[in-house]
Amino acid sequence: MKPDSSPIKSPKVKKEDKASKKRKSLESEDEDFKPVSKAKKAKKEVKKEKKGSDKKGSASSGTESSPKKRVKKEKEEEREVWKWWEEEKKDDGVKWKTLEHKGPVFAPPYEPLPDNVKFYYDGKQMKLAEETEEVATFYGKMLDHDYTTKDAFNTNFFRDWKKVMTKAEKEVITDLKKCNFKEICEYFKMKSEERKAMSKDQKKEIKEANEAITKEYGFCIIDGHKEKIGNFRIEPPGLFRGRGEHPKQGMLKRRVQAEDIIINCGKDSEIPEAPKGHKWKEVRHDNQVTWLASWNENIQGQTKYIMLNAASKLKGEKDWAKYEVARKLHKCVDKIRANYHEDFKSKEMRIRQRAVALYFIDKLALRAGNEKEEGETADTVGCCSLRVEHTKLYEEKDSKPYVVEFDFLGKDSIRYTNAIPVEKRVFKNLELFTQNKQPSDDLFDRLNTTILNKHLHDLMEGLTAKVFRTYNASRTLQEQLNLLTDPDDPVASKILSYNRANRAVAVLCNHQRAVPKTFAKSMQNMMTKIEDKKKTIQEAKRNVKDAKVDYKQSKSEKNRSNLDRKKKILERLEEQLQKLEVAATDRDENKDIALGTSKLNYLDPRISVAWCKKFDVPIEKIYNKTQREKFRWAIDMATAEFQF
DNA sequence: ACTAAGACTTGGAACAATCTTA
DNA sequence: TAAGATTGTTCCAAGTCTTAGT
Repeated sequence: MKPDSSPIKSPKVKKEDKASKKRKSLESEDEDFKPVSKAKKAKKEVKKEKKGSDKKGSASSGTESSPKKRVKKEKEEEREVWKWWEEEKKDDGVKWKTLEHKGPVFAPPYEPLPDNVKFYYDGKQMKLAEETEEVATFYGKMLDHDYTTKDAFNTNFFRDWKKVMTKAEKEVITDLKKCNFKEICEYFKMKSEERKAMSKDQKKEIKEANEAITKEYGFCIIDGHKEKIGNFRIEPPGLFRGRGEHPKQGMLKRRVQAEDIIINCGKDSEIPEAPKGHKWKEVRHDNQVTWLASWNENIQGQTKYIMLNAASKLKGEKDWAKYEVARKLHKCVDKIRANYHEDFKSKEMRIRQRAVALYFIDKLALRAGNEKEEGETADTVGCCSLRVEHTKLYEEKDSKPYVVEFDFLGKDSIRYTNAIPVEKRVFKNLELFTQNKQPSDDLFDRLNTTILNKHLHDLMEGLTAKVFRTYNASRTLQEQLNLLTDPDDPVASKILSYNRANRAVAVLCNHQRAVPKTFAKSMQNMMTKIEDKKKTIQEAKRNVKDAKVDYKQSKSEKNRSNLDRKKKILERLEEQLQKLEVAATDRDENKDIALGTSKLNYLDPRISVAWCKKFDVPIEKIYNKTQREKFRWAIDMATAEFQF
């Protein structure tokens, strides 16, 4: 489970890889594209700019390009960056003072199929009414997808499709199996090929049009600062794709109109204009919330929101606060652990259940596990909603005592399997909890997330079940980094160590992914490369040997330098081989593990930033551009000494 | 106390852009 | 230079937790 505690030493890497260089140059162009904001903002932020903003770390980016350009770039940044983290923050529920935006972008209207693309029912061609056809295209587009093989999906789709059919259509189309969507499917595939095959100019045109939309609708002005919106496009209509065995999969997600949308903006701001001939459902001015627009989605009846980008103040501040709560937990976690250990022995069943559940949440980073409405969603569980059937108890397994085996579907129907030895008291309690119960009964029948969180709140202000996940994730990263990083390693090896630490967290949080389709092949490629390298090494070794012989025979300067040269070549090759092997290992270890979620949501960025600063690893190696924007607060404030 | 609604975070897959390779 | 691989971005579903309503 845990990564090797001995970091793999890999050779020194002198050259910076091409990829990152190219990326860098692109980024600087991007900076220039950024919108220029008002002048009054500029002076306010300039004064906040610190003197020695960046001492090291940028050393490797060398190049020092042309001084002129650098100056210009820095100026832009000064003007743009809102260092909100240096401002005082209030906790009064007011999220903003002023908020102005242009409203959401709607999905493009339906474009009817050309006449040569036909739909057939029972072998006979059939022209569908526009709305019927639109819904048919939703299905046709998904013909190659696994979804269309599922009964629930097909049943739900057909039911909803019939609802939009004309009376006449309804009478004819009575069996989904007799529907032929082939040409529709082909048509959209062809369209997508066409798009890919477009000329450079055409692509550029489209790109520019998109950028223009983003420029207009992708930003808002909040408290005098221009900030990116996260999702300013309304979700287009389509077929609902639930995860796992979702009972509602295939249902028609209807088109959202202005009449469905509530706009939220400042009282004195300009109200966004609804599309021609339309009116907003409502315009309100609620500064206790962070969303700009919302609507109700028709599948689950949930509210959907348009909110700010992760790099915004509103999101960043919340993120920062989240990690501060987790750090606070660090200070009292010993006490809390002692506390639930005590509770294992409680006379009250509900207390014991609470204690054991908390033990799992703490030890295994399980999610809280709210109840869900049956039949509305896929059958998934978290800690508090575990059922008897999700665990197996073994007095002894693999020569370990008191093993609990978990097997259940968690969030997004991702399977969680784990067999862990637990303390005897926990084990005995679990036996007690399962006594006289059916497999489908709740394991913790006296517990739910509300009860658990209420208790946690008493233990520490702001403490909830999910804080343990954040806490243990960040803690694991910090510990693994401390353990794995060798200051004498070259950057590449340090990064491998970082990835391994990150991986340990992803494993803890059960962040899985489907093995990439190209995995086997790309692994194969790496292996052949390694084999090739080994062969060249053999050759190089022979060369060294020969040179040695020559040198022994005649200790001339020429032979000596030749030997040295051959040795150098061999050394280089061996370094390259190691690097390849390390990369292969890294990839293999990572094939079914997703690092993104933990990096973005669970790991205090200050840990990573501090690590980079301490070990002279450029931050770009760890965070890409978007991530750097999101974590700007951490990059700016964390010093090498920061410890979680 | 209980439920439902609301607000916000977390999650993997799909899609798009870019890079590498044959 | 097109195809294939890799990386970055968008999408939107599915959680958590709080608040409002009864």
